[in-house]
Amino acid sequence: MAKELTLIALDDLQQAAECLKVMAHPARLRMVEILMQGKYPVHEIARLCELPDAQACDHLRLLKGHGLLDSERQGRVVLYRIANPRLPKLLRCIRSTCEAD
Amino acid sequence: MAKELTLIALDDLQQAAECLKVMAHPARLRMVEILMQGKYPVHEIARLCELPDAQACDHLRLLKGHGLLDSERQGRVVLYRIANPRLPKLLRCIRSTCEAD
DNA sequence: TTGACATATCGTAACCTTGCGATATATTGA
DNA sequence: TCAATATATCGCAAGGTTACGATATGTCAA
Repeated sequence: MAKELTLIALDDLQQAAECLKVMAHPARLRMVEILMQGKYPVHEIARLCELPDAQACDHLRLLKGHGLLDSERQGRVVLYRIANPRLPKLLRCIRSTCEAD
Repeated sequence: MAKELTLIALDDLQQAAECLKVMAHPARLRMVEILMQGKYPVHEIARLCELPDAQACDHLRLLKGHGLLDSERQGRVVLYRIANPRLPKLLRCIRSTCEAD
């Protein structure tokens, strides 16, 4: 059983694992879910996630830092939105996989 | 902007996050990738992942413990296989999402 | 300019994960 | 039974992640 397989490059796997680690938090999944419905300001996201604003900020920063979200200031508020268009599909895929555990 | 959204139950999000955390490791992604091609014994998986057998064992145990993999002993070796049929699709989805970062 | 609101950043302690080495268990054939 | 092979389990130290509270920065309207 020494046949060799064609495997994904380790770099790609590391990148994928990094991306998953960023998603692997209930609050952050919730944020992605919320932002699938449109742009929202931090305090609104925090409220929907039932988190203190500062914590929501931290999570949003992490997601943005990995290119999953983006943000734009509009006056006093900062609106976050999904930056990677494939994210919604991934979230749906995650749901259908994990629910069937 | 106080309209309410229909959100996924927190329990489901926690379960999904847990599942993602388990997948969020390059070696474990590699293992899923390998097992998408069939059943393999621990030492072979370890070799393909370039890991010591004991570490491969640990990772496999984690994946199995979360219902993602399953195993059967055949004589001296233990063959691991994918237990959740949706896993391959998830891995492909992850790849296409994360590559486009 | 000041106060109020919105967001961002940071330090810290508690907790979790990882890699590693040591050891234990299981199976087979000599 | 004994040695060899295969797998599993465990303890530990190092490093990473989290929630939390404190504080800083940015924006606007009075």
